[in-house]
Amino acid sequence: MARTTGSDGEKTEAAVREAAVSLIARLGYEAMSMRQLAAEVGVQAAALYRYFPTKEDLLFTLMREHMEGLLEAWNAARPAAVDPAARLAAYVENHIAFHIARRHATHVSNMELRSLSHERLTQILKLRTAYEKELRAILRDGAEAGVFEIDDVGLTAMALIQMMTGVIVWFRPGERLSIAEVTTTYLSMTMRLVGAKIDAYSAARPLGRAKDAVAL
Amino acid sequence: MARTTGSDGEKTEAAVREAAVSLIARLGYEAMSMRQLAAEVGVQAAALYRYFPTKEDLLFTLMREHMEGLLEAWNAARPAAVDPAARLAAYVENHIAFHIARRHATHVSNMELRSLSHERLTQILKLRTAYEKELRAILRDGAEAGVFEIDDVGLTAMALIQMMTGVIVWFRPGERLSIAEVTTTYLSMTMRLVGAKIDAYSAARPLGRAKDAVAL
DNA sequence: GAATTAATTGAACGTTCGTTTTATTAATGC
DNA sequence: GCATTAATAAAACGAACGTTCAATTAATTC
Repeated sequence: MARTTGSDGEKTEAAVREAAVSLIARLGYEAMSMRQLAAEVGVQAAALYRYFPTKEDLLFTLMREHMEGLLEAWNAARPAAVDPAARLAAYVENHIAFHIARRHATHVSNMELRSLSHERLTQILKLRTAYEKELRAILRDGAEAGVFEIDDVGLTAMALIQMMTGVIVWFRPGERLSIAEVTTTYLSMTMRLVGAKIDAYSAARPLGRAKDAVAL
Repeated sequence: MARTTGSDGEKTEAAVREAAVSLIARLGYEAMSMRQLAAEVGVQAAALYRYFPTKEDLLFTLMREHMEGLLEAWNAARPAAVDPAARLAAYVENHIAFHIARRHATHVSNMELRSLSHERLTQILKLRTAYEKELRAILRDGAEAGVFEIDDVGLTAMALIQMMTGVIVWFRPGERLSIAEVTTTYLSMTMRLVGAKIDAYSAARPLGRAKDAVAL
């Protein structure tokens, strides 16, 4: 046999991407074979090479589009406000929503960096750095405005990102907590962590400890 | 050739473990070949099978000993105090010191879980859960005593562990920040995150205890 | 110093890997 | 409806994989 009835390049490519994200997230990039991926899509391995010249090209494409999607999502969600607390809240909400919605792709982008060539690794890290820079700017503005209490902006940014991204490790939709509950809790933890003095975003609940915590 | 002059089983096994941790952390378990590992140690691939029956046995041994070491370190560092803030401070200090001292092994234990068989995965997760349970107990006690302000104990524990373990991703000894500085900052972030009302433990205080516990 | 044990080599096994090549069939354009 | 292009199958490539086995030599025991 050769070309099959109803075959369509666009559909096949989309199916390859989807199956690849899922398989790499579950098995790891090295452990996933091209034959395994092809079987998941329902084609022969050779057919994959019509869409991606090498296995690494496939990985790189998935990672790059994921990182670009993250930056686009933030650009779309970024508030017009100048208030650092409002900007930080938007950052946290966008980050958690995006990463929960794309758990598998996040896993791939975070865990398989070592399988990229040096040049491509650099490209991905560039995108990641640009995204992290946004958070550092918010933290710096808040610290300078005196609404945040931060020891070290760079270190705090890394701590926050690790904390937020970690959600995908344990969060499973439909279990004990809803996405909204998780986001609310992470928001209040974030605001306390940065020592936000105006705790407007958890004011709905009886918190207001920020002033006490600022004692140092 | 066969047995080489000066060869010693114990030394070889130790060299294999050390090289394996380093190589797996750098390349990933699947990407590291037994021949590559053997070359790093300075023997032929067949010699490895004198010490570890399979590649997976090697991985499992490294992971189990790492997790057991973490629990032992905490048992040694665990303070007699009942004050939740003091216990939390000790937990944070021990966690950071241990993970920075064993960056490579932590990477292996966190990233290569999917390469274990189901049964062995369960064993490792059991150890991990036991370790996390210690943190949850501290947070619960603090919340019940009214010295911490915590929305959700389980979620806060996961957030803290992700945040602290994330140190190994970006921390490099000898760069901008010392281990002591990083630990101090993480301590104060932790205390703020849990809404600690008595913030005495982010003040400058000796960190010697946790470090000693990790001494190899 | 002979016998035994410990440590390792070198070669080989069968399998699987990513990838390429060629042939074949479906869809499309005119 | 014929020529062209798109999409795939089938088979094969050499290389690398984890692992095994027999042979060989160093160290130890008595």
